[in-house]
Amino acid sequence: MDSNKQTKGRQRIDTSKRRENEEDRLITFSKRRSGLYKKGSELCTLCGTQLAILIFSPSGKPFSFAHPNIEVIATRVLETNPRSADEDSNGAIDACRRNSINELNEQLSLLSNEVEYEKERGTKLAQTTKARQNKPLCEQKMDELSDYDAQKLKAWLLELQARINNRLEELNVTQATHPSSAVGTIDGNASSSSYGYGGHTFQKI
Amino acid sequence: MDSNKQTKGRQRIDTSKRRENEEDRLITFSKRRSGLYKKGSELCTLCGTQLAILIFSPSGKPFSFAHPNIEVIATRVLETNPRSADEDSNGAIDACRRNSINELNEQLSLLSNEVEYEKERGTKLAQTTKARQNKPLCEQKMDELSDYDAQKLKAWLLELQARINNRLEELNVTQATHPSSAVGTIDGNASSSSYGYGGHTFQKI
DNA sequence: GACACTATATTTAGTTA
DNA sequence: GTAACTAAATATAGTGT
Repeated sequence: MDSNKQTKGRQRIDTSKRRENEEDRLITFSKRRSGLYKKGSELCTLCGTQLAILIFSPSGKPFSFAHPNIEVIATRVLETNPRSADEDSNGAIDACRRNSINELNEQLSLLSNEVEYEKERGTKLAQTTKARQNKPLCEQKMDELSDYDAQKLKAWLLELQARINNRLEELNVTQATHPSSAVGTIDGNASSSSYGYGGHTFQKI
Repeated sequence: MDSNKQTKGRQRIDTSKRRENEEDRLITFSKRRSGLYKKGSELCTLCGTQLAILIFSPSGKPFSFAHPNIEVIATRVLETNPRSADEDSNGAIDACRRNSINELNEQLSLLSNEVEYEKERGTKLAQTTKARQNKPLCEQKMDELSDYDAQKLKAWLLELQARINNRLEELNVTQATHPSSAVGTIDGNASSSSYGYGGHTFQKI
């Protein structure tokens, strides 16, 4: 009298612990990742927001999702001013200040990761285009840009640097009362650190 | 004989359309945003991943969530190589290539947005620290960095520029067969575009 | 306008093909 | 590996406070 059920159905799992079984963890990752993307996508269409999700598996494989197209976000946010001039009414300022250094770490992190992000997005797009023809992964030479793209890219990077310099100047102003450290702007002579160029291949989580 | 129910319960809504009623949209945004954060957080703990979610409301207000702390992600991803050397076996390459330009847009977008991101995170952290004392928003002077932070920031930015230049060199290599466009690396003379500095205040979506 | 409720819609753990 | 299935768990639309 207990086994006319075909499955146990969804079982409760402890979401406050890591899934220790490797296979379960992999499956859970895959299922919940798509769930997350779907939720994100719905949030965007329902509320007219724009969003980016970046996920890094324990092995370092990057996954991501964005809607609808980040150019719009870039334009909008470049026009908003990141500064706030309020006085802090209590000691909470220190906690915030402590995070300021993370801010830059995140900039770097995200900056480098977006390459991977686009790679995945391109993959998905290509797969969709091919009407789900079950091609496992498209590992194109994403870096082989067209002439036009290369020029546009250069323009973007120059603007990026302008923004960085602005930010540094901004900091100098803020630091003005602090005589011992002039921050200085980037003068463009830092270009030597090199990276090993093995092919980066996606691997399973 | 139909009204012993207290509420209608959850109703189906069309998730492929924008919610046109302003109030409903606001509420949906709030509810689903926390749902999304929760899902993301669970994904992290269950699968040991790291993640960042960035959302921008139609009015430009940024929201975000990250787990556990992005510095770790930064370190890891800086060591992974963004290039892939495979040959494309079919026409899907164009779709990917077309996305290459978005790649940079996203870098810029995320780069500038992280300032806002940290602001929100700092806010949350401060609120938590204060044991939910219902202080509405902490709008600290996030840009007023300590000396130490400013120095560290400068180091980060220099490294960032090194990476940008590397990327440009990389592109030159890739473009080598394309004689008409040398991309060139950043030479550090772009620093003039200025921004209006009104206080940026959070506003409702 | 944040929080609690309740009924239903949606997600997903475990399983099977 | 993955795609589908089932039943239970979870998220949330509409409502009230």
